[in-house]
Amino acid sequence: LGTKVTIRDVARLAEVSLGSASRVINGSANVGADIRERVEKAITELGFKPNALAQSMRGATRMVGILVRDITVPAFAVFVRAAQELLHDAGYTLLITCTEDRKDREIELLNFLVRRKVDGLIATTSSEEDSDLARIRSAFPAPMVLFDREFPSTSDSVRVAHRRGIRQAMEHLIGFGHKRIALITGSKNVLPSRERIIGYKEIAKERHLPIDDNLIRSVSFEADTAFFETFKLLSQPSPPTAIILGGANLLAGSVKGIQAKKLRIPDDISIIGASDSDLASLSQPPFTIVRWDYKELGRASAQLLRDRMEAKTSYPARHITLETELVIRGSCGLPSRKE
Amino acid sequence: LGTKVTIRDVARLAEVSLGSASRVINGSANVGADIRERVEKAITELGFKPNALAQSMRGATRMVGILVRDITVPAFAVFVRAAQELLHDAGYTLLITCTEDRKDREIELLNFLVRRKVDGLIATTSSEEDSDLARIRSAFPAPMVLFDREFPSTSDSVRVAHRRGIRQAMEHLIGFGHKRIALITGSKNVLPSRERIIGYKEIAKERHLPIDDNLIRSVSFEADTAFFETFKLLSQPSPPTAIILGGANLLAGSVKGIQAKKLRIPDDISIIGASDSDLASLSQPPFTIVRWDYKELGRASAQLLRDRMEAKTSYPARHITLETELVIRGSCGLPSRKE
DNA sequence: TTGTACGCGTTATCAA
DNA sequence: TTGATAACGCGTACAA
Repeated sequence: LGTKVTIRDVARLAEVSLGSASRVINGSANVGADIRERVEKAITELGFKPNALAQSMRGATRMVGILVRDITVPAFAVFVRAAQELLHDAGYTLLITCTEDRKDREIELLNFLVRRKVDGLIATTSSEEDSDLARIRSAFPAPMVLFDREFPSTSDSVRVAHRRGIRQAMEHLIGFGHKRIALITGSKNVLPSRERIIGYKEIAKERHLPIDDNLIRSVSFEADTAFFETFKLLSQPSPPTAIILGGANLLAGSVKGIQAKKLRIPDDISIIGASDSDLASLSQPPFTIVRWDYKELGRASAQLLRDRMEAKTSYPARHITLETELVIRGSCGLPSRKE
Repeated sequence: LGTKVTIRDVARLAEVSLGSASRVINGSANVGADIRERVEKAITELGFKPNALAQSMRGATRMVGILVRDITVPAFAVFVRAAQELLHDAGYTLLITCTEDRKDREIELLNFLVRRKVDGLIATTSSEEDSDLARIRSAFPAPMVLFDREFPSTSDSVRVAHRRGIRQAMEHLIGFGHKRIALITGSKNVLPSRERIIGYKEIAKERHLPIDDNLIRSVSFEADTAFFETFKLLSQPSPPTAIILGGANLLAGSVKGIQAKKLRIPDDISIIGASDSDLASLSQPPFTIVRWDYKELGRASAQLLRDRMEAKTSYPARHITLETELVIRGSCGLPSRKE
């Protein structure tokens, strides 16, 4: 019961035509009270549920794809969930997929989403540089909102002001007297990393800090990477006195590295994390962080996409940039050594 | 290009019939080398990608639904991701949905998944007791694997030995001399909470601990709840000397409560968390926890479901129970007060 | 081996 | 207002 029942069965039981049944189901105005009643009765009696597949064959699928690196990163989960809520209220369903920062997987997922005929896509890419990826993105047959990425530029996008975020962090540390400040962030072929590095260099120049390229670690956003890089940085003959983490998932790895070196925060080393987390807010001392609102980011992406999907006419790409906020807690102090 | 091209276009360009094109695409054996070549050429030339919707109309959708409380809880994300990986390798795609522990939402999602014709479902329910929910679950038209739930009993299931987990935690605390041990866990209409409470009472009886029902807080798995309950427990005239958290997402809330009371761990209060996390492993001191393997849980669920979906004949329900492990770290010590 | 025609469950168009 | 019928894109019996 309810498992294999089609609109035909409904029409038959209600003794009306297919068309009438369909009209009742879709709430068309032009339908007699008598027929409507009979059809509705048949529907509940049979437990009829329209086959979404067949509906999609005709019109839109009302499915939206989302491409993130890893749903396991709590910040991304918050982003996805916020987008999902807004989209759900608009009658769309989210197809959540994870690239794991792997090119092959990203290509596969992109193809999958076009085969599945999603009406739109919220995406972050593992590389803005890669030409295969770029080609597929450009050819994507549905509206797309980029999340912290900038290619193709004809797409709507939602970004974070990472460059200014790094400035906030740097200013704070420089205020304590730090001169050797390290930055650990992701690969240069994505926007956030590039912006952070640019910001870092800008302010270093302004404040006449010597730029030691060795202190800029642009590798990946994986937590393990943060562990290795932190450990290596702190094992140098002349280690940094402060580390800025440029990535939402880096704090745990970095803390692990610091614990491995048996260093105290902030006495031996100052740390500024990126984006809030239980670890950041509840550690003793709690971590000073550059924070931005993943929930708002998710909502904004969803709204941008929704507008685009429902637009009758085309309009220029819209770009939303969210500001960051420096949340000062207890992980920064005076530099442990004089230079 | 590639956006609106159907198998018809391929057939036309290759100058073959529809059937032949289809056969080539689906790798049928009975097809001439000549035709195969022409079709394949046409496919790449046109950038043809089969419409998954239309394919699904004929056979299976190769989609699987998953129903969790909240993808934002890292442990659940790990579970989902592990299931996703295994299913993906088998050619299935996961439709991830979140109930938020709300009945209305759960009903809506369940209906959504049957309308979308998923081939299977991995589900946890917000209540095993509720009769509306029970009816819908029982009528679900595809194989279903229950995750840490036991209804309907005819479904395959994957569970955690929470009862024994609580015993491990209790034994550990009793070993330190604790007598007033609190348990914070979720609502009683789900299996894990019930099992934990049973385990708690069993061992309390064995060890001749007075059972104070006031120390058993069975409310919800939300972090906020853990905060309130911890705070209230510690504000009592005769507070517990130890708290066991029975839920993967409770530690952060509880820690917040303890910090609000300005208590030190483990000097003033001993804590045992549930399931690992950055917060649990990297705090100073790190938290002693009852751990179980969400990744393995995800894999097992996926495997159970896959077997069921691909089975030619029916077979009895299978139930897998994973053991827990007590990871002793630094959040437990001697009770702060004698009774 | 190849081609034709039908069915999957809808919605939408067009007569009646 | 209602009913019949043509799509949607694909897989597959069945006929050639």
